[in-house]
Amino acid sequence: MRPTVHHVAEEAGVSLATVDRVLNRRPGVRAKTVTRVNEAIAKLGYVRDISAANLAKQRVYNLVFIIPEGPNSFMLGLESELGQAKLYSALERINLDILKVRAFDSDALANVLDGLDLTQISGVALVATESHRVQGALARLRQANIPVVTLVSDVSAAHRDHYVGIDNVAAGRTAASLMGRFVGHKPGKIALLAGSMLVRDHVERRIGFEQVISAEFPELDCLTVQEGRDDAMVTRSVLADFLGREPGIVGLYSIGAGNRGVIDVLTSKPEYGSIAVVAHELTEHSKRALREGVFDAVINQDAGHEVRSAIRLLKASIDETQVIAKQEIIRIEIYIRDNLP
Amino acid sequence: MRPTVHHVAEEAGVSLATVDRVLNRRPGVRAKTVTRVNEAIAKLGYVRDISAANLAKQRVYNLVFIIPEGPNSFMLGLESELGQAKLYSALERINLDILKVRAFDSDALANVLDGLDLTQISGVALVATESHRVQGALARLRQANIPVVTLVSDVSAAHRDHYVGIDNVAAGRTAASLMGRFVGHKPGKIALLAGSMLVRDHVERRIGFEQVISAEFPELDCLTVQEGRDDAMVTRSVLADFLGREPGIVGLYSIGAGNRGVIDVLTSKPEYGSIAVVAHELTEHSKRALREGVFDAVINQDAGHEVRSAIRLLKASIDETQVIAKQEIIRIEIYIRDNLP
DNA sequence: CAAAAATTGCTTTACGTACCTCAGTAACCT
DNA sequence: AGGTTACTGAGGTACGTAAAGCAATTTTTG
Repeated sequence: MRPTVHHVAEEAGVSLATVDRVLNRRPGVRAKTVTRVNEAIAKLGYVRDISAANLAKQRVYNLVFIIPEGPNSFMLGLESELGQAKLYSALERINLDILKVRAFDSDALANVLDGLDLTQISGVALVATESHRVQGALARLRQANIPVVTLVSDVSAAHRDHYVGIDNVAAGRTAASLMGRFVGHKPGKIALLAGSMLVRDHVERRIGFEQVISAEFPELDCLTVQEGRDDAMVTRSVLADFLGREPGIVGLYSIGAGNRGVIDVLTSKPEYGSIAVVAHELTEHSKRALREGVFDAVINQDAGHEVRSAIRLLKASIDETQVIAKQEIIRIEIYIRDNLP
Repeated sequence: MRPTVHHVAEEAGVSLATVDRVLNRRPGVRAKTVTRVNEAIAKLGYVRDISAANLAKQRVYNLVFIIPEGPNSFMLGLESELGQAKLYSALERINLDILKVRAFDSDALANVLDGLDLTQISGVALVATESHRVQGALARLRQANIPVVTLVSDVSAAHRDHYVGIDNVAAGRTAASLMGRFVGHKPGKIALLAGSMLVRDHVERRIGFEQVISAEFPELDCLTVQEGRDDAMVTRSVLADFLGREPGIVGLYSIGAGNRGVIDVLTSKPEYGSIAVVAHELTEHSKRALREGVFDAVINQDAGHEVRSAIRLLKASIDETQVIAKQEIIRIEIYIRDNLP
């Protein structure tokens, strides 16, 4: 039998009300008594029964997720995972509100953050674009004791409680190792294609990528980064242009989203078939590209895992409970044709 | 506000007791009334409050995990994850019992299964070795309405409710694709090292591996499978012998456990440094081997994820609730030096 | 030392579900 | 019609915790 508050009260020689005050940090208990109660808790190994507490509290967790709008598949995937999560989390008294802001627009993000009614909100998760205004808005949230989790794209550690996402430098390094091996120590040029060099995660991936290429595959030469704004149309024209201009390209690293455009260009000319391609984010398009041999590897972070992890972390912060650290690590997943889920 | 049993009772025009009888499948309700109640449930979108139900039920879930003993790192990892899970799951009224049987011994497994007191058990997870006796024992469990989940190694689908683990044929294919690319289309021989060809998962991995090698890398030649019994000592002598005997080996696929032995042999002679190595299971040893360039890639299944998934699946079976399907898919993880967790 | 303030105890109600008893009603069969 | 069976209702207690009000006690303060 697990000990209950009653046992704790008895053990500490105080009343149930006092135990309750201690447990819920309510005022009106002498420090000495608090200690006695805590000792009793430790001695009995008392752990609060979450089911019962939730029942009594009638608490609802109002979690706000802020994600960029725009038609790129990864964010659409994130949104659909959020929709899924919304269904299941209703069973656990969790309310998910999903807000969208313009991509790459930190002012819009700051506006949304400033507009939140802090009395109605128990936790916030956001895909961050960093700026002073955003930092200020986050500081205000944390001052109000509202936990903040960054998703996919981080801000500096001082402005959030957790980051849920991958180490993008390591992701870039991973891409480079794969690229180097797929090309197979033949000299040649590598094309880099990002969404925007203003986004921290893309910058970091590039850094990691070039680190490894220059250190371990010096026969490969990284060209200037092209920007496709994470948009299939833009990507298509930028990349078609670039490949036409630059002869001797043996590899392509697609750092951001907009895979559809990349696939279109690569399948447009047979001679592009020999280019080794490493891209990011597993979507229906990139899966197909892997199956058909257009892409050689895709680096992915699991959006569903990220959403669930963010929810667990926010809830744990609110309840002041522990999380299983290992479960919250987001993997840098490598997919090739053969290990697709 | 979420609807409660009271609302359902009112909506259906019956008493609370009747709703309760319907919900908990107790006898003594006319079919017509059952329908009325179910319609009310559907109309209101009533969902049982799990917290409250657990509290009232005072139910404890007694889950039994049966895993092979033996000193290989993967199983030790599984065990440690089970230990972890045991701590956390106590909070959710889940009791984990961990039983060990001799590895590769289906009779011992059947004995353990037959020895279970079915009245005391709510669910079973096991690392299966298949045999008629095991099948019979599993059938008995399922007849007693006890959900069965296989872990890491499967039996035929008729004898369990779920399989928690990876598709081992696909894992073998993945290993082969990586191997072929790492070797880089130079002709040569590939050494295969398994634990035992009596274990289904090892057989399947080999099949997948040879499929891809023969179809896409015909310049590579797979040699006879060597068996190391998933034991570092045995592996060491078997492999050292084999590599000494066979010249021209360019790649090694280590299908099972016993990585320590593999690493010892590979680092024993400098000329082995050029062999491309793909192994299974991420452990401290294999991580170090990746960092130091002894291994080129490791295929992994996340033991922690598997344990948590098995628990969730068993609990969902017992409670007759839904699971989030995507969350329960065990990935075929690829690790290289750069994406180690 | 008395008054004020702080601390503690006692008791009750509530959360939503499970499960029990007992009484009552309806339907069915002979 | 009478009896039997099958269903249904009413009401209660329980689970462990939260949260409140108010009384009683102790401690602090002037």
